[in-house]
Amino acid sequence: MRKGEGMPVLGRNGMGPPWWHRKFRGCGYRLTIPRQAILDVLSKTTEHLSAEDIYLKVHKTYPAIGLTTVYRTLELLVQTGMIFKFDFGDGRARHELSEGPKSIGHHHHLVCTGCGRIVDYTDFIDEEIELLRRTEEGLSKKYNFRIINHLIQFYGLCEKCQNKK
Amino acid sequence: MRKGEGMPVLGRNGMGPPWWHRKFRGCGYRLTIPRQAILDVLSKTTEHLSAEDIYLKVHKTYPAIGLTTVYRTLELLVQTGMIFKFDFGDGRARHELSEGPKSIGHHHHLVCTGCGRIVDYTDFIDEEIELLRRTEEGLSKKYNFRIINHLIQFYGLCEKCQNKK
DNA sequence: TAATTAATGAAAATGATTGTCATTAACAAT
DNA sequence: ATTGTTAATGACAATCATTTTCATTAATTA
Repeated sequence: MRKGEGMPVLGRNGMGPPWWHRKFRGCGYRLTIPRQAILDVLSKTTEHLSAEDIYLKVHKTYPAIGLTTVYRTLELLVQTGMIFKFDFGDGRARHELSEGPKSIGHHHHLVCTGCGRIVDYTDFIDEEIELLRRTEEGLSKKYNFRIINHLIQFYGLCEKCQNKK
Repeated sequence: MRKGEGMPVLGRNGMGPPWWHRKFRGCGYRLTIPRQAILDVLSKTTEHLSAEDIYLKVHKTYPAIGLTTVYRTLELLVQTGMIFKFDFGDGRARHELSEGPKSIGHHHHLVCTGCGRIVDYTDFIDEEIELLRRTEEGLSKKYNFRIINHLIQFYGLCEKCQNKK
């Protein structure tokens, strides 16, 4: 496929190239159409997409992009900290753009270990940010980590599952 | 196999039957040797065991117990909240006895998204405990969950991976 | 002790993810 | 703009953790 009219403009947000251009080039990675398409999909949703979800979405616009490439790109994005990969115990990994804990869409999960139901919650975020900032600071110093994101999940039983058996 | 001398006493801790007897019977589940053996293994380690890890350990004493049963038992234990299942992104689920957030061995993880290295940390600042307590209270009320445990993981790049590429 | 039925184990099936390898296309140098 | 270099891709096969199937066994009840 060739660049030009007819092809959707990727990552447009009204002002120049998307922020990930720099990141890619800076690391010496090539900025390919599949990679852009995948980042584009991720940047336009707040869902927790699996590799196949992404494949299907990307496939609508670029039918030539294969599932293998999706997996490889996701791995690359995780490695560079550009996306965040997590798991709810349903056997498939989920992904979201890691804009960091300060971003608008930041949330955590309440997972029912009985039926697998997931509740997103955004309560308590303010206090959380301050606490995490300090924890992060301590940990990154002590263990020499550059911390990029965090995951908080509460596990328990939802109403239905509490009354089972 | 028959109960009696020669067979290791399961779950011994110096005083009567292990705590999980009640839990099992109360739910109408049968207390079988495989289940006891698996709980016994879990109760004697602080490691994050995979299904196969558990299978291998159990297998030393009870070679007849199959991997399938380990999977089935782990599922049951997760369902009833007796164990906690989590994932570090290496493709296999890990398990630990969920004695709850107040127990001695309670810890969280620092995960390097570059190389998969895991660091356990137990440095909790007081505020963390307080924040979690309040969050738990709020969420369990708001969403009608009985919260049993929580998971906090920080993701980032370890020293080595920061300097890659 | 026998009857009932949940629990088990072996083997096959599933399904997400990863490896292989010939082909394509980004980017740098011209 | 064209070409050369080599990373990136896509189709397909392979892997491997987990589930399903089904005939057998054993924990509890009558």
